[in-house]
Amino acid sequence: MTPYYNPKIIEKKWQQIWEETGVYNAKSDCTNQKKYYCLIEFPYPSGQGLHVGHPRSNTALDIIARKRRMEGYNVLYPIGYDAFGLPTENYAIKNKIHPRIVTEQNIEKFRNQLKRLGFSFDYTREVNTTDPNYYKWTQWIFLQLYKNGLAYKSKMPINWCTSCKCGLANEEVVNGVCERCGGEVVQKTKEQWMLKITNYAQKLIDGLDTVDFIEKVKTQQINWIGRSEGAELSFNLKDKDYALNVFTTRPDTLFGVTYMVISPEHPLIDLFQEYISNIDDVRNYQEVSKRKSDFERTELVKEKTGLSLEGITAINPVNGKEVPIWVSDYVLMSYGTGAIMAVPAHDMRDYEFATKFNLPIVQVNTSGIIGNESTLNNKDVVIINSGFIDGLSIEDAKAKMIDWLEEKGIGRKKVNYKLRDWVFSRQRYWGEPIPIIHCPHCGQVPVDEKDLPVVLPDIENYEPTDSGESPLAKIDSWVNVKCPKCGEDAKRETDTMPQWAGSSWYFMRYCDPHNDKEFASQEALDYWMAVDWYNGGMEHTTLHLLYSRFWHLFLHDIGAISVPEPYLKRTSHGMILGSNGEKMSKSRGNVINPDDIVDEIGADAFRMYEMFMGAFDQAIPWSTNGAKGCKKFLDRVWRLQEMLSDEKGYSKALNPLLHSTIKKVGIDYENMKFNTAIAAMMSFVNEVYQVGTITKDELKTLLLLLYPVSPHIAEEMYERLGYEGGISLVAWPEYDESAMEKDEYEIAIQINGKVRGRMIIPSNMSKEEAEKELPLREEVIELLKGQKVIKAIFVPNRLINVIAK
RNA sequence: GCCGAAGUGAUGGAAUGGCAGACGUGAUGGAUUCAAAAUCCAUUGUUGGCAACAACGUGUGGGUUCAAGUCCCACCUUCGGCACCA
Repeated sequence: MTPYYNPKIIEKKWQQIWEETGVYNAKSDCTNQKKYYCLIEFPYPSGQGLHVGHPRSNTALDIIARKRRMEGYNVLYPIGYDAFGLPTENYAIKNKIHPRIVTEQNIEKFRNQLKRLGFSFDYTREVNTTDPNYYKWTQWIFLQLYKNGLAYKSKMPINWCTSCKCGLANEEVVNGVCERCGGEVVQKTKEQWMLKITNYAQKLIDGLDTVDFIEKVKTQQINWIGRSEGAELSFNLKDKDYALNVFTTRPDTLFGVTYMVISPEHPLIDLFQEYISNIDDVRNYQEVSKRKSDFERTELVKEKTGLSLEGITAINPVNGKEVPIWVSDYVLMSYGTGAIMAVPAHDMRDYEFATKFNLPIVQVNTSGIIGNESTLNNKDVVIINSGFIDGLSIEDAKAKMIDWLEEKGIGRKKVNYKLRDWVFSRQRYWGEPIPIIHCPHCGQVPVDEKDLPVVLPDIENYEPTDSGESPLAKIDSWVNVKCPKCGEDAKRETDTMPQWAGSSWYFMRYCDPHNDKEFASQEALDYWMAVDWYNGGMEHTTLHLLYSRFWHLFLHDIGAISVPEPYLKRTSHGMILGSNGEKMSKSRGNVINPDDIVDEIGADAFRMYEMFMGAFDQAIPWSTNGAKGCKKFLDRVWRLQEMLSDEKGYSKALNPLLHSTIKKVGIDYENMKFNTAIAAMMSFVNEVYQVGTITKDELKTLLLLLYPVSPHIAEEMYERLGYEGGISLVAWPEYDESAMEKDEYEIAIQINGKVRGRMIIPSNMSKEEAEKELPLREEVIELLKGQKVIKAIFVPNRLINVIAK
């Protein structure tokens, strides 16, 4: 027998067997069997092929899926392709190939790469978001959102390249210029479809209490939604009939307002332009800020900019004082009301702004000018310089002020969310057409559900138009239709949906992927939903994960699905970095191609290395030597076949370690501590080499433990041991706690907390006994060197700490 | 600026408050071989010592504890994310 195995042969063999027998296909007619639904984020089939990051997530849940099958579950572990999107469209434009062809080629490549890695996906349930049979239902869900008032059109700024004359995604804007031509990018407003995710802000927060997501995902979603309680109130302009609304979380500081700030886009400027004496400067400032994205405004944190509106002031409703109004781009139109009341004494940003522009600062509580945040909870802090709320605590002052505002009709209590509505339009070709028809008589008319899908027409040229319309706008034969309501001439909506649309519900389609009557049958949804375990990247926490929860909650509300939350458990994997510790990227030249690694060491060793390289949730640099180490280990496992003894069952020498290995591997898999699970198997194999022999039953158990990580070699060796039927449905091994126990064990002797020696003690010793007797032992007395024992602390299985003087 | 994560040997990393460095990589020595590769066995935190052993050691400085990589306070550095969120 060769000292190593040939993965090329056995991996191909087992992949074929799995495909032919269909052992990994979820059973659809099996409602009396308990189910388990494992989900990974379906890949975007890019031209570069699979990245080493994909197998990290895929292998992790493959381990869970395989273990669950052994535990008797009917497992659904599906795969699909999220194939609409910008890179494919841009590639198509550049190379003059239809994006559909590019997508087909890329999917083909991805599927082959995934199959080579031996994932136990159910390939019969593959979905592809660009398939009209799939996006028919994406459009259908959009229509339901529309009919329930959650889709609407609104003027929104888009990135506009002044040289290409087209709209750009944020990603295509680099340092304020167009990525492709280097032309200047400005903000231009355009009518866009929006989805009212803000209606679900509270539900999206509340739902998190009912699911098992890792803590940092919950925290990030909650921070993103950004609920804050406060008050909305209005300041009247002096001598004008206009109320300037602001939101504040600190109504208790109203007496400390010394100026106000509005965003450069605020409508007040246009409304009162003839009263503003420095209007030219203001217009100028508006122009400059138009060139900045929100992100740039946030980057320019060091220097605050702005100017005052000369000729217009507001009146503070609590004390009738006149306050100046300033314009600055640190206030965003898209959050709150686009205007703030500034309290420089108690807000850091306002303080910086006031200091720079020499604005007055009035302290209104005893925490000091720019006091520590923690003083907010301090009961000693009281309100000062504030008339009728003087002497109150901050909490009490807030409540009293809100009551006062409501009584006077100036303001009211208000919960505000940072979350913004979802911009749902793209002026692009490669996306789902939005199923709306614009009729000159009837206005917006939804496409009749029986006419879905609205199929993307084949066209020659996917370039965006000069006017900023989608390329679809140029196809008259497609655009011009009859109005479904009145039958008159009308036009189709030419915007398409963003890539996020198809990925917001794909996990439901997997339940019943070939259904042409419904997006999935009620029966299939009732059986399979919710997803039991969803793993994906942290980068999707605030967009995809939130969007898909929103769609699911909505579908639940209209009765289309019975469970409210789509995912019961969410975990997240760490990024794989290049071997130099930097992010893998073409430009850095540190990209590892999975195909090369599989060619060299095989899929089993590659999968094992991806799980072994470090903690699953942390970023880890790649090391090809480390990967080879895993192949070396599998070769060591392979050679165990030469060490088989005739003994039945488990041998006395290996029994305790084998039981504790079964326990550790099982627990570690469940907690995604794959690295230590693999280390435990390595330790066991090292021990076998020390002992020199292994029984057939011991080797079989080891193979069952190894199978989820490295299934091909496990199946092959299992077969060679003489077993039939494959491992897939063999029960997960059990362990016996009592088998791990020993009669006596070794503990450390500590003198005053420092390890000074070791001794062997019987395992049945109680804590009291040990603490009384052990310090009298010869070994201990010798170490004490004449010191007097004061007390002793015994930790079973670990140590005795003798305190002495 | 804000939010999040992390700092442990040459290196990737282990460690329910309980013997720091499991397991892997690399390195060194030995066995095997004509030789190499592969394999097997052993050693491998630093310093001192022939040795038993001792001192030091988890980013820095304090603290709590019989006992701290782990808990608390203050700070430094690196990485990731961001919408100055009133």
